[in-house]
Amino acid sequence: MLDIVRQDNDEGSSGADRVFTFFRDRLLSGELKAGDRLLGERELALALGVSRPVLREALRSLAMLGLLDIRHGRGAYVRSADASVLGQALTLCLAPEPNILDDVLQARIAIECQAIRLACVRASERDLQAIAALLDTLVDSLDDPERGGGADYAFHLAIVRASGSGALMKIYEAISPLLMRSHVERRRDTFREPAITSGLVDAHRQVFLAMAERNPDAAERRLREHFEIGDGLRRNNLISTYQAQGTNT
Amino acid sequence: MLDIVRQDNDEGSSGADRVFTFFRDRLLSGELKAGDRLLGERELALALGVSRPVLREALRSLAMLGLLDIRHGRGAYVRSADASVLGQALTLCLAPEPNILDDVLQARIAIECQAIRLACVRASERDLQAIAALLDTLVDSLDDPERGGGADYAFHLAIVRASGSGALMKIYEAISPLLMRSHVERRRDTFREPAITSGLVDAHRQVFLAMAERNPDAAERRLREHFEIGDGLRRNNLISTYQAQGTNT
DNA sequence: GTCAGTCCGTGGTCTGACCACTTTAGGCCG
DNA sequence: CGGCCTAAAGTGGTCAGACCACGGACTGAC
Repeated sequence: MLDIVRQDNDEGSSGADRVFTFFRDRLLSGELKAGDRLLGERELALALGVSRPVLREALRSLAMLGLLDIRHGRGAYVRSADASVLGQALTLCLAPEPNILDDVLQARIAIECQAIRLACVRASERDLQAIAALLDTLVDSLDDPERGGGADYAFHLAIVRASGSGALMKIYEAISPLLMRSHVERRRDTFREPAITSGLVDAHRQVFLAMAERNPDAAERRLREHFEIGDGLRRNNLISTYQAQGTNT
Repeated sequence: MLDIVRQDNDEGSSGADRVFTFFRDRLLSGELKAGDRLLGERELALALGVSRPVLREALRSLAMLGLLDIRHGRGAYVRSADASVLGQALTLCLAPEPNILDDVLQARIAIECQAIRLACVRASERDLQAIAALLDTLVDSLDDPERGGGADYAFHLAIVRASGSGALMKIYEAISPLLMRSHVERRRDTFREPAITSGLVDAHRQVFLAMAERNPDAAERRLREHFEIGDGLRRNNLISTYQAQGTNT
């Protein structure tokens, strides 16, 4: 009867597409906010002039994209946009790509180096204090690969957050899961060597100090150095791994 | 009968989720390649032990994510992962964010600055030649905002491509549509002023030369300068726009 | 007042049918 | 014999109605 969706530019596309676009646009325009509850499927189908299966195809698609939270017996709720979707999409896009890990690391360096520049200018005192606190946590958790890896990530994440750029933040969060695994693993291999761990702490401290001094160039340079060292360690690990394999077999 | 999907970890999730995950994993593992044709919906539903509506919910979701190309009367075909999905996801994630445009620009700077560093090391002679050719195109199309904007974008895109990093490339493509509009518009406002256009060409040329010399630091610095100038122009445009509004109204 | 059972509204699934599009194979006509 | 046209088969697209499963709320008994 109402056929609300018909108003949109909908030629050629199937009903589910129309409904999908309908809701997506409402989400983009802010007409639907996180936490809102949708009407029941039967009512919605009636209101939008489609059958329930078609409506469900659209709703399910939105749920797969993380835009909707559909709960059995409760209803469908609008969910705040989540970086996990981005991460999934990225994973799918990068799946056919070779040596993804190194590649994603490059993206991480890109984001962080720009973020720290912005952070030098825009970070509030509170941001800096938070980062300093995470630096302490980093020192405290040197002997635990699990906690140490988490603290390391939290430190870098705080820098990106301090940049005040939502876009950088979202992209960083999206690529993080892809890095996490290797991150913790590498730490597991190196946390027993005092030379490395002390260097690690020092590198982080240097980065923080440059940021506290609001010096973008220095901050980026030190961050890059930190990454280079990490990259060097990774190579060494690879080499020693192969050497171990060579001697064992 | 066959219930192929049941084998997966499927507790708690609904049927459509199971089927969705089933196909997503086959896509990630490469078991399903781009161009492959899926079985008919009726056969698939039977094979996977679900009803057709449920199967369709999953298939439609995959299609919405750009992983499947479903054509009426033909069948469902696996589609190669596309950056457009990423772009859509990014748009959705960033929708609630304030001043998205400036934010996304920061992401662009981040990607490009890292990409050009990599490109300085990894770009092939062919890559450099391609970029040089685009530089020529840039010069040729100075008087046409539309073509000029396109050439500008092509130039920067070629740099990212020359980085050899698929991840950087995908992310760059994902954020590009968000930038395109403002890009062309800005050009429309400035292409009549020789001082600006000549500066524009010169900036691009400087960037290219530093890259050709394989000098990452210089290349990044010049690229950053290029962005800063663009940012300054954007501000001036905003100011003059407000001034014009003030006098006209 | 608290707890249990029941009822209602919700999403989840199924069946079977019909429509619309595409392709193809067969027959008809030149 | 060859080309065109038509009809049939296969495919996705849609629909209607029914039933199940889950969650919360109401109500009754204790």
